[in-house]
Amino acid sequence: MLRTVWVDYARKGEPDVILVGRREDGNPAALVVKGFRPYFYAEVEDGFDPSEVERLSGVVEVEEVLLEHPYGGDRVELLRIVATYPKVVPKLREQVKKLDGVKEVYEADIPFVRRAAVDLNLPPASEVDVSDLDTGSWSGLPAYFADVEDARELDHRPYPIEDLVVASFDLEVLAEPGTTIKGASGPIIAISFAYSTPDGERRNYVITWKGEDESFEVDGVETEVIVCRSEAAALRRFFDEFRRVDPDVVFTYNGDEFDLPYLQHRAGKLGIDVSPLARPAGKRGIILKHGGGRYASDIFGRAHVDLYHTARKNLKLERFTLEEAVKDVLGVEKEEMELADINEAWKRGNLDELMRYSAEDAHYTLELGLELAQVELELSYLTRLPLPDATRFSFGQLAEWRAIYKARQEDILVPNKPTRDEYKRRRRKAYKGAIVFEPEIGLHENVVCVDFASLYPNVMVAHNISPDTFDCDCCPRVTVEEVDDPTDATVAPDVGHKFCKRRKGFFPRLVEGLIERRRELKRRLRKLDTESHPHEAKILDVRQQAYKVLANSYYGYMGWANARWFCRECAESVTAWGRYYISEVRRIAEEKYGLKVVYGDTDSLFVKLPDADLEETIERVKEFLKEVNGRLPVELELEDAYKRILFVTKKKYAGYTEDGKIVTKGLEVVRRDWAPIARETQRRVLKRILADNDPEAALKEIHEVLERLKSGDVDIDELAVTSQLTKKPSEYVQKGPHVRAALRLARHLGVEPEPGTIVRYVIVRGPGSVSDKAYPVELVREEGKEPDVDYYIEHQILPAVERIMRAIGYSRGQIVGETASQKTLDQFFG
DNA sequence: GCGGACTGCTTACCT
DNA sequence: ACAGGTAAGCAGTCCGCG
Repeated sequence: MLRTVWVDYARKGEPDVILVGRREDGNPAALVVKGFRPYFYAEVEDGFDPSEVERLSGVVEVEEVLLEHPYGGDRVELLRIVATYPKVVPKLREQVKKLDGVKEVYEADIPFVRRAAVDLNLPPASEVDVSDLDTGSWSGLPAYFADVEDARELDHRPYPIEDLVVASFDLEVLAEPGTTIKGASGPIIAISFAYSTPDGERRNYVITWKGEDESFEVDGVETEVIVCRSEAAALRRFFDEFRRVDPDVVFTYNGDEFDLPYLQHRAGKLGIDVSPLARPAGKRGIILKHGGGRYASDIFGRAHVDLYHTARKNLKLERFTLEEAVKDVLGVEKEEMELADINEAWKRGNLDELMRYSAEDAHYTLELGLELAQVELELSYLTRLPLPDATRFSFGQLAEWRAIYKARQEDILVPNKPTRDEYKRRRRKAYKGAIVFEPEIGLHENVVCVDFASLYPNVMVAHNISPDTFDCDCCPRVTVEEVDDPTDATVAPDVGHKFCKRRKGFFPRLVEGLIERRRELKRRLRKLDTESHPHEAKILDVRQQAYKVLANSYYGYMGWANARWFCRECAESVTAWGRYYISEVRRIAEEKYGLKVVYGDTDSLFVKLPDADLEETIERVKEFLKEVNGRLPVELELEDAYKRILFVTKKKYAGYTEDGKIVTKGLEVVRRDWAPIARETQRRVLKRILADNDPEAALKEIHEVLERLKSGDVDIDELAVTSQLTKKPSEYVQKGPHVRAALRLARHLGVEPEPGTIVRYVIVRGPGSVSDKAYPVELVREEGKEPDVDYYIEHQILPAVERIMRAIGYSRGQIVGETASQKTLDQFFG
């Protein structure tokens, strides 16, 4: 068995495909696939002479092939053009395109390594059975050799992350004025490094060049501080330790944009070779790539997994710092150290704190990786994308790569990406989405929520919605009016698009495959004794989630203007059937079961039975579910039962469930662009109303906060509003408070605010508009500003609580009234 | 000249 | 940077008003 983590190809000689990983016996090894060459397709006019292509330099072979058209219809005849080396493809593609009689070129933009993984059916991160292969060595690594046919026959499966040697590292840098990543003028003062092996070895190191050797524990793990004589010596020592540990997976937090490029540039400045990082040594240690404003950094022979991407995609956080991610995933409140404090600690020789902080960075990055990486491995396996790529890709791209892999398996031509103009054209036309029912505003008791399980994927499968089944030629034209039951039709209600009834489409096959595999994993999970096998259970659970995420991506994918398989009519039909089903079950609930629908959004309904308790309501709902689930191809499930629930507007509600938890959706409580003090007050008010059923206590909460605010007894953090820049400040038509605050901070730091920057700002006392008064938290004290208490009362606390109190029938006067009189009295006697 | 009504821009949420 | 639907704040303008 070889557990692979990395894939590349030989740049010298033949383009052998190389997979690097670790054998079961614990030793690193490579799998070398010989004889695979890059290729692409050309669509040509009748009578085109293939020898015109054959004589171009870099062409190995041209053959005629028949492939399924991605948008349906007859198979298409294409020329499959095989090239000598990956690097000749871009030029060759342009030459072929220009030939007379060539209509279009396909699949020429698929990078060779990804093409190989898809074509050879070799998941780049998987456990491969290499037992039947010839052995030898490659660049000093033990190696297994396969030709293209052998490779396609190899057995492979996903593996648990713990079966690899995993490590993490983090740099602390002295941020001297003018330090940039490229300039790398600030020295690296500490490198923390953590690792764990399949044998259970687990250690942390901090390598630095000031202070004394010491050791301590971080979170129960032995941590050694190694002091070297110089920065250069520290770097070399780090490389030594790294090579000794020889990790398969290297976790970082922001390593793509910071740690790896900085290490590369700084090592360059010091004249130190980073190639010892690579496996085998001597290859490129750090590979920096940048495209479209984004950076990616790889380490040859290992999988660099930057957990920042994983956090961004899988967690819902206010700020995506390591500390926030660690708190969310591991429940640990890790201390944060600011840049200035790091500088000061280093300069003053206050190293103890600094070393601990540094050690914790690597330690918790590793712990985070062990928690989060399994899902990335599964997605890499499902898409055949190299693991580091899979972590960086959006769900839309992952869905696309699963489709590319499946298309190759089924001899379907992969459509090209849209041109810029095509992209713009696609975006111009919007389409209708889901229905949101008008809520019955106010407090309700004994409400049950039911929802469709994976509505959109199931609609796609049930109605055969796919780019290749849309408007087929083989089925008769039917109009919406002729359809009496859309449940059993392939003509979408409302929009009237028609889908093939005879042949199952590519996307339904794709989605159904994912749904079925997921069902199988869930079945295995249910059978497993979770108590005695908690670890296996977790892996199965993570895997089933990966299938769900991918299956759920295809609806959005078809409506994505950048998608290769873009199909607006498909996306539009999915939502049309969705609207049909939710409206249909609403009608049945009301007409046949006397259930009153108090709210509903897309695939859910909140229902209540007048004058019934929760138990009776649940019983009635179950009868109702039984009927609809016998009649419809999509399954409606009981989601939750609420003792009390308050609807404020569409998309904003809070409920108190049967089992005592408070669920809050859309309200200020859950929005980061509201001040924590307003959110917290609203949370308390909701608890009083929902859990305690005591609106008067809610009023008291409000008055207490207002008093506290007026007395000035508030922390600046309680007032900080969090907001993200979505573009460069200059591109804003309207510069709102967050933009002005970001500009103020940027000017102070002497930098340019980048899109994606998250600012935290406070509204301070002074003249002008709200924006004029928005200051970043960092500068409030420095510039001697006072928070604008009136603003926080009128525009934060009161709107947040008023929405709740009004929904249960209180007027503004009743909410503030008492405080006002209280205040007058205070003034009289104060 | 002022303030409320209205519009457009913007963000972050829901499913 | 997978979709559309939605609320809501703020900036800026319009409009009525002796």
